[in-house]
Amino acid sequence: MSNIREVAHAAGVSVATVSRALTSPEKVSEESLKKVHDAIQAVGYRPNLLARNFRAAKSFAVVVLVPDITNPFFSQVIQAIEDRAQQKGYAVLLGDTRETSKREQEYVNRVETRLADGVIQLRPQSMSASTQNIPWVNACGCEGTPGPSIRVDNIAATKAIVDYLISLGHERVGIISGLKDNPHTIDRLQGYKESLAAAGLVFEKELVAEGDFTMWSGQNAAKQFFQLTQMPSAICCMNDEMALGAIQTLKARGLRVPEDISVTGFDDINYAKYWDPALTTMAQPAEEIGKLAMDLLLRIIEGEDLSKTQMVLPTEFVIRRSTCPPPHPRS
Amino acid sequence: MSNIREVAHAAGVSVATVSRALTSPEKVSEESLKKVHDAIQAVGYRPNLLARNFRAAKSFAVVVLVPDITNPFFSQVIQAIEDRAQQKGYAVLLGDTRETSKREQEYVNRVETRLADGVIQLRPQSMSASTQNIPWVNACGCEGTPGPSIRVDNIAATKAIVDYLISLGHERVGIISGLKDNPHTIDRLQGYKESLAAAGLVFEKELVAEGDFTMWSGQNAAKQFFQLTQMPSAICCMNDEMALGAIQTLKARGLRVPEDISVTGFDDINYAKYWDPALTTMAQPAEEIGKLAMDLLLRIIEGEDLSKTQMVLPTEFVIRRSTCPPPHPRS
DNA sequence: TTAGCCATGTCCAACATTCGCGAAGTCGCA
DNA sequence: TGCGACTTCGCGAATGTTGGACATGGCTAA
Repeated sequence: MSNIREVAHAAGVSVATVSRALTSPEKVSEESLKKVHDAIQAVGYRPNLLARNFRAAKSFAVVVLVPDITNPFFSQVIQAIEDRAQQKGYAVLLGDTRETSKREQEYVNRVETRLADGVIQLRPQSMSASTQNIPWVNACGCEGTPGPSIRVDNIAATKAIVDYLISLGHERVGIISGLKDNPHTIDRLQGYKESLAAAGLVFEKELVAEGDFTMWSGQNAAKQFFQLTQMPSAICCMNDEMALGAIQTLKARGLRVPEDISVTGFDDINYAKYWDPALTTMAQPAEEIGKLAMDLLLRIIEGEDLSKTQMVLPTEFVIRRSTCPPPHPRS
Repeated sequence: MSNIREVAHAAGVSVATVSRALTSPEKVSEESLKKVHDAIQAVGYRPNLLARNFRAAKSFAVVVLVPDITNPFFSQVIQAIEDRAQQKGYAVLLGDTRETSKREQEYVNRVETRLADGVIQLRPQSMSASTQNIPWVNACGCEGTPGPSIRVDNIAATKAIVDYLISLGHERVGIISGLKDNPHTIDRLQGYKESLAAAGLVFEKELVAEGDFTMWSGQNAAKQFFQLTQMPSAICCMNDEMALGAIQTLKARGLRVPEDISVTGFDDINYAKYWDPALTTMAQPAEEIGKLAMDLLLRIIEGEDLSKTQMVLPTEFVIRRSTCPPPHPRS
């Protein structure tokens, strides 16, 4: 509980000199510097950064909004964000929104009340009007997201996946989507449709099964396909977790993956390559996204006008063992 | 950028009255209350919580130290902590230590410099001496951890797992451990040894393969067993991720799990029940641990002396498909 | 000698809020 | 009317730090 005054007293110098010794040591003689440091040791002084931040009118903290921290893709991005923040002297306030706008709003309040300097939002939805004047970066978002964002090209990436399946000979490609109104769902579905169209295949509504990006929903969605008169020979899933869930169901019902049915994911989470079979998926550069989002946010906090910055990072298609040509190609 | 003075001016009352209207409205007449609220609306006032915290000499934030946020067990615990913190008006500062004490120290600094009110540490290692006077709770720790802690009985839980394997008829039970000096490794290894001793089996050093709690290390460790003259008929892994990695390797080398070799995990992460085969494992009550840890920390921050609190929560053994009797029981 | 520079000290303002104290006003009751 | 009890509110202090304005005294270079 010692403060700067006690240090000054113990060192036999003025408060100003102690402050200078800490914030701009080049202005202080070595002699005084030593006295101050000794005194700091002696009284066990730790500067009260709460007071410093208050005076600077900055909290040196940023909020990271994430829909679900237990999703390994998000936790990877967050790890990168935290790493960068730590380097720059910023703290990361974790905001697990559980997809509710109420919780999201509570974290936005933290910025408005000066407890945080900005927000990184790891979800596609664009925020309500209240975001107007606060430093804000959207990561892992979608095309058309207003404001600064770091993302991948979901449409092109999904199209590439489906193109690949079609190139293997699949003509009946199912898709497991996220919730209908989720922007990721919309973008990726468009990529799917574009791929079908380019190959001259017709889009069939019954080949779309809705999930919510969890393994559990992937299982459920996969079950729906069994009720069709004709199963798809390949299933493109909008994320890895649903793909893993789907594979589990398909295998449990006696199908072999990929010999009987191919499955693809999206994200390339750590578990994908250890799965049986190892998952063919579209890798997102999670670390890069996190790092760049943090850097971008810091520049915005510094006052740069980057409100129109849109960074689209490349994805990498990782072909593993969960895909192969269909069992009975028509040709 | 409006402050309380502008509100006071706009409302025609004193600054103190505005402050009271916000923090203890029952002390203010309805008339003044209305004037204040109208003024707040009019000038778009948001209280500066940084100033409030400064004056209260509290930051209303806690640091959560985690060795690796991408581990789904930890992220589950963190989710529970965050949930509780949010309810109580506290923020969670994420501290991913990557197992380095340097990073850990930087986060401890945050408490000493008043940027956080306390620490929840999600790793077994006990901290250096500097933790003396700061509110501190250890969650997911081990027996013998000094200070307040919430944990499970690792020794008994591991013993129960190995007891079960032995009861199935296994006489040669391998174990994949964490790093040798990790307290979890030490405790769980003790449980393993106790179980062997109780069954009259001898402990063989070659049946211990060292990993580091990652899937990758689980793969590696499993490979070591192939170099033995006689493979174990069951492998007890000290966490789920290593078990999943081990299963991957065993299957890749042509063994069937569990028919040829049984495998068990620890934690019961979400992926365990979707794996092929679904993993037999010891479930830890992740949510409960997080919730209780947060509650305990808050009480300590409030000033209660709970330095000797040790809560040991029950685990639940979940038997799934990765275990069965050995291929050629001796009897 | 003097101008200029450097390290330091002194003093005060500023940051936004809360709290203790006392003043002013209101009400009820004798 | 007088008095005490109570409510409501304003004033000023305090929180720990930084930074600017300015003075001081010692030093060097011109």
